[in-house]
Amino acid sequence: MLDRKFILENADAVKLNCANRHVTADVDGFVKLETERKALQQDLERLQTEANAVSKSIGQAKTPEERESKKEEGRQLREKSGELRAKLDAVEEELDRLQRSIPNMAHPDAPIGADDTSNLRRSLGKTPIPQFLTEQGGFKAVDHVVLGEKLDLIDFEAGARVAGAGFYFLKNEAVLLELALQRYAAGILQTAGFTLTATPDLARNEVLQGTGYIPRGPETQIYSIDGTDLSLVATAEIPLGGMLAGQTVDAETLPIRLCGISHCFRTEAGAAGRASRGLYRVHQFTKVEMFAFTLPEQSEAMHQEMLALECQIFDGLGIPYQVVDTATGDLGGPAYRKFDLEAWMPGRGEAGEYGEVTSTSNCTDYQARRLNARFRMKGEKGTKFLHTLNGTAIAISRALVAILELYQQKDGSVSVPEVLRPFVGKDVIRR
RNA sequence: GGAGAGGUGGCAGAGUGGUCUAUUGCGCGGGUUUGCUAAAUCCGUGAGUCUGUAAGGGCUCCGCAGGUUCAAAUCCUGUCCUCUCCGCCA
Repeated sequence: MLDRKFILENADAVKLNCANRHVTADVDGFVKLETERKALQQDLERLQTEANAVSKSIGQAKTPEERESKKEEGRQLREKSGELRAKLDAVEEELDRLQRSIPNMAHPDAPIGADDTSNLRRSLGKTPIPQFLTEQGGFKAVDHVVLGEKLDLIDFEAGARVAGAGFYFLKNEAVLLELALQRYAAGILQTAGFTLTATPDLARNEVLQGTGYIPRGPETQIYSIDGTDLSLVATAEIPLGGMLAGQTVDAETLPIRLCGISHCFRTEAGAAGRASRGLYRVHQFTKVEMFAFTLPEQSEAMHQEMLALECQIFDGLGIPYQVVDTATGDLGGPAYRKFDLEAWMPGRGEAGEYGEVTSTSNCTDYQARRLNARFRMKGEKGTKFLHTLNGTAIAISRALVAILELYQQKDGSVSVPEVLRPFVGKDVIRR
């Protein structure tokens, strides 16, 4: 959420931001209602002051008669303040709804545009796009679904039998690749000062909402557990953000760098018709995630740090990619700025296409305000909201798509990226 | 899963319906004393929010959410968490 006072004092900027993001939010309605709320609050507090004074005087009353008349006076005051409280609660609820619908402000350098066609793309990867037809012995690249079947690495049919479309079994070296990718990413993050964690795969709905995910809506991406207030996490961002929900930390402990390894579960509601063959869009996958809590002045540098780590990880894997600076209209609500890595996937589309493999967002204090995650400066009064950031280190399923398709060879085998060989235990996957 | 005990400020720990404001200690900040250190001593010291130029003042907060009452840290209900014991289990 944005700060209420900030919205009130910067209504025009907030409205412009909503327009840039192509989000419809009733900023004027919010301003009007917030002004109303303040007046109501002050009326209520005046009544409470009075009622508190009466209550106190009853304890000191000398005669029973005096007590009784004071009690009656107190009763009436409390009744009136109760009515006001009910009115205030209703206003508060509506206000909260409006406040949540207003997205975070966007970074001034984020490209302005309605959708992903305005995204800024930069080719930064160290690995060139392979030319299978002309350079690698001359053959037509196939996609990971074909490779996965031929090499007995992925069983979609069995997955569908067990859990439905969108689920799969990884088999043989694909399992080793999954483990290897986790180990490889965890090693890089540990070196970079991240604390490694394996998170709960379930979280309370309260925590989901705090991080900006909405369980149980018609459009929800979230699986909920019937009869409980728990949901399956869509990303380790959820439990990692929840770690400091409602907490106040000392500024000296910042920034806090966390790496979370979790399974991720997504209903992918409404995505069924889209071209998303094989492992590209699935209901469950494993992900190594970066998360950080920082001081406000640290968050931009941390965002660059996360992007650089993503580049390091994919350069290390020998995967060609481009970096996308996401346009305002394509940003999620909590994001101030977002960079994606899109990897080259030779089997995607007619002759290969880029496909999203990572995403890193700076949420500034937008998420922390909802989570109520704060920091305290030594020697200073009061507390402020932390900044939060998240970034994908490796989403295993998408990384597998890229690796299988990029490392395929003329004889139908797939070579193993060099950095993964120690963990996989072989150089080539063949049958 | 069953039974019991508990959750109070940065920490420890009192407080079982009103009596001045949640007692006190530690820690922290500042003053005094002192050749230095140490010690002693005094003052101050939770968060959120509203109002005010400010000084100040109001309201809310004792795990969380409700309830009873003129009045709740205190009584009642639910819930979450921690600890102890029992059962079950990889």
